[in-house]
Amino acid sequence: MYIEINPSSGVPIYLQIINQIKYSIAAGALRPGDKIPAVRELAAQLRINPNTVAKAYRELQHEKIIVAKWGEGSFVSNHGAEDIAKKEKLRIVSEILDNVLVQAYHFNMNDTELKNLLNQRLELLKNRMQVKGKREEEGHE
Amino acid sequence: MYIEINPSSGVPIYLQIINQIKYSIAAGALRPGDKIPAVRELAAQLRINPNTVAKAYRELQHEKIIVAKWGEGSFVSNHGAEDIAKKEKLRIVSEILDNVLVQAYHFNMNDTELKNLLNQRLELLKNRMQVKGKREEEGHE
Amino acid sequence: MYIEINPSSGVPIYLQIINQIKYSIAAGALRPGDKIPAVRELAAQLRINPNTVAKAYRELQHEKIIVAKWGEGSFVSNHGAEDIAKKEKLRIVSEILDNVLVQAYHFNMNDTELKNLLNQRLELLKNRMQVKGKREEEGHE
Amino acid sequence: MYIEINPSSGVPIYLQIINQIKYSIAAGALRPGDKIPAVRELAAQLRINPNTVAKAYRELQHEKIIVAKWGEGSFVSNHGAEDIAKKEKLRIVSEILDNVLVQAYHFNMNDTELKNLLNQRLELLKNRMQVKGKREEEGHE
DNA sequence: GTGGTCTAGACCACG
DNA sequence: GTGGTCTAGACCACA
Repeated sequence: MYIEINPSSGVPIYLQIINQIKYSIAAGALRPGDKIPAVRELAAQLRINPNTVAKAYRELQHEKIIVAKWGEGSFVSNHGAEDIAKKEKLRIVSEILDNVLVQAYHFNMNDTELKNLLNQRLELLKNRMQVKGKREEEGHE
Repeated sequence: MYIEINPSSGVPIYLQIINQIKYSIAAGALRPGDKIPAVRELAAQLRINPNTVAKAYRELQHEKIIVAKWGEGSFVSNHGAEDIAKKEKLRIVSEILDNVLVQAYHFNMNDTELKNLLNQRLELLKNRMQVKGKREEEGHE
Repeated sequence: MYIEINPSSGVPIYLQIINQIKYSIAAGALRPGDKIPAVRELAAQLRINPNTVAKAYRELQHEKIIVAKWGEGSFVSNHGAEDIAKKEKLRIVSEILDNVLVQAYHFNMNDTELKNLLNQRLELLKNRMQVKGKREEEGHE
Repeated sequence: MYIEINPSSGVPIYLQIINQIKYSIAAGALRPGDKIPAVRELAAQLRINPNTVAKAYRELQHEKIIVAKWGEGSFVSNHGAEDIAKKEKLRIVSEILDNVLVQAYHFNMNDTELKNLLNQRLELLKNRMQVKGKREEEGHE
């Protein structure tokens, strides 16, 4: 699992970890059942405080994105966030989407540019999924 | 100008103010040259401390979205954030957009649903602009 | 006398007036004995509050750069700031000069660039003096 | 880091802090990566309110001169204000430079005196850099 | 321990 | 009446 931390970006480190793990899952680099690194291991790798990694994992457990098995480690869950009401999901996504719109407006980006950018990011995410799939077929990883 | 604060949302109050003012500008409810409420006035209306409003206004000035005139008040600027490099703009919007994608993935929303939602939010924003325009044509407001 | 006000520059309007009158004197556009506009006149011309102009004139009188004659108006003084101790003058100019150096450093400007810029601004100031001199010789103004 | 505040100079305290930190960086007393005092620490040292120091630091962050790391402290940035357009830089420096010229004129200082003073202040700034460098070579500090 | 947010309230400078 | 500065002190979030 590849994670990169920018300690001076303003975004809390624990949040960067959460976001990147979520992104890895969405891109297929991490799949349901996969084991994620132990807290101390990831902390050592990123040279950050284990408490920070622990906090990130705790949040991910709350969101039921990972599950911790006593004595074994943490694994990517296979149910995800299914228990949230559809309405609530729409509300959450709409909120972030509105942020995008407002930001884009203040940057003088028009609808077409924005939609193109969305498609581009979608492609990027999917390409990563494909690459991952291929590499596994070929026995890499 | 209508602003609503949710003190228990986790989002800092001053940021909520910033976001809602930006949204109002994007939706056309606030136009270049328009006066925005005085610091103390908005503070009283929202029942929060004037310093908090002042902080929000200061940030908006830094982003060149509003300008403050001594002893007169604060006004919506007419140049906006034009001086940010195009590349930087794309980076910022892409980042938020990726957050949307990831969130949508974890909610099991597919591409079509996501794109529909984007269109829907765009429409909503534009309707508000139209309504505002119409009301002014008809002499309301 | 030509004065231009930028109400949204952050610099107080009364200070802008002071600075521009001082600059006009340094450039020779205003000379000792010259009459400067009445408070109300300048206020009307710049479309600002007469109090603001009055405050600027008051400050200039304090610095003995202009003198007010009852019932006649205000005039450019012919002694200037001679009564300030040489040491104090050096201190004041050094302070502003240090600000320039620091600002230039943070902008990655080297000594040569800075000195060239100084020469350039000096030339500009002197050209204005020459132009002014010529125009008067030729009977303009 | 040595900072001195003059509470009765008319210059806002937070601005004095900003200017002195900028000067320290220009003089090499503070280098990229160096840690600057914690907000509360500097506030205690200067016997002023922590909020005032925090405000100064926030401004310096906006100018990208320092970066704050959560729970760690604030550090001198290593990129600085590189993203401002060259033209804008010239405008800003020219403006302060014009102030110097005008002030010097009103003090009856001629060009040579002014240029000598500029050289003198430049030397002073550079000496401080050298001293700093030497002290480090010799193992002091 | 760090930086960030917020409140309550005073005082100043500007127009 | 406007925005800006400052204080005193509380509480939170992060590492």
